[in-house]
Amino acid sequence: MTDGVVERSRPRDRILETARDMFHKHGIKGVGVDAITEAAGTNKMTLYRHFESKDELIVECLRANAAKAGAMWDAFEAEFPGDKLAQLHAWVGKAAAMLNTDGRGCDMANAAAELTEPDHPARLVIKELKEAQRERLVTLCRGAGIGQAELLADTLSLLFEGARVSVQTVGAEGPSTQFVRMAEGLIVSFRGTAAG
Amino acid sequence: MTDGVVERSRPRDRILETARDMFHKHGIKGVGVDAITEAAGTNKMTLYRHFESKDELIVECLRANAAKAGAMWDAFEAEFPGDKLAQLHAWVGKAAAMLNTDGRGCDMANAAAELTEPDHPARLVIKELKEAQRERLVTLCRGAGIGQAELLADTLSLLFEGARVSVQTVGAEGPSTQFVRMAEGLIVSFRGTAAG
DNA sequence: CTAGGGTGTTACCGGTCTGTAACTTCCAGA
DNA sequence: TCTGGAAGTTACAGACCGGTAACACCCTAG
Repeated sequence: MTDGVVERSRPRDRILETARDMFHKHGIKGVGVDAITEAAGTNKMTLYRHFESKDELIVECLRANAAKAGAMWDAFEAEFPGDKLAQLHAWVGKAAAMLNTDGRGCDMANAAAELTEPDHPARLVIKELKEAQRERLVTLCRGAGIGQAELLADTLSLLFEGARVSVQTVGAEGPSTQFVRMAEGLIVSFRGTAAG
Repeated sequence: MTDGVVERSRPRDRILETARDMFHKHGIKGVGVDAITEAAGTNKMTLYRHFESKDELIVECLRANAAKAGAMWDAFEAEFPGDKLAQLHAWVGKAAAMLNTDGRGCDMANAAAELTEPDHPARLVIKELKEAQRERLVTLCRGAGIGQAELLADTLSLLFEGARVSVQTVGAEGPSTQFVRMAEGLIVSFRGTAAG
């Protein structure tokens, strides 16, 4: 019941969506393929007809997460076309909202914590997405006329990442409650010393 | 070989130390009790004579981590007695050094990512340690004469936490390289607006 | 020397894991 | 209506998981 997502669609999509949800909630090693297929209203054979292994399913889930994250950034551009500063503030707001959805942190970071083999195929996807997100944040900061755009982007990035794990360890009432204040303060501070 | 730690000491200590090391390297769910006891140069029965379950072993490992972290804070006080500002800078340095030891993040955060059951006994230990660390950081900031001590402590805390997961996802050459600059900049900035 | 507790050894239990084989059912398109 | 491919079903392989029982051993304290 809690892990539903059994609407009528192609089995592959249901498996992917269900796996994403269950990996997010229970961790990757905490979910078996049997549980996924059952929750997706299908069976193990069908899963292995569409994904050659659990590892490939994991990678595909992470890619789907990356796509969703990319769509979020596009939404910022669509809402505030050309106004990078407004997009930056929108990102802060969206990030803060994410902190209060559930107690689970970033799927990418969690996956990195679980999949310790240094050559696991998922690690590449994780690194790519994280670097892409940094790039987009840098672009926003630069476009907002901030001098040390890279430094601000990295600082905000670490702050958000830290806030997500803080929610996971001490809960949503911990230091993460101050995230917006910290982020906005940093933006003001960096704009004050702008070189553009 | 890589997971040695089989020196001659009481079996319980060897098990605890070996488990700590292996949990750190391979994750909690990535290591079985058989592998631990073998690496510790003992056997499963001996493990279950000293720990009533794997979960209790996990908790005990986290407690040992907490104790080690506590010792680190005490070392700051011992090295710079009474000088909270110097201790704060020492913490920044120590934190930065930790980022370059290995690619694995904080054991507590990783454990929180893996142990998703909300009432898992380990979650309590994790929360306690994280709150204790925040408390100590706040004390340092307050003792250093910083007005908004809580806010600075929380900011530094999130920054460090974020840096550790960043190392785990994109590697040590990512945004975490700027950690010291960010932290020191924040300290300067907060001291500038000190309220006495 | 002896007694006893900590330790090591072997075998096992029931369960779960990823992954596969062989077969049946269903359904859409020609 | 026929056909081919996608999906479902059942059973299984082989490995590993956490945890336990029964018993042999060794070393030290008395």
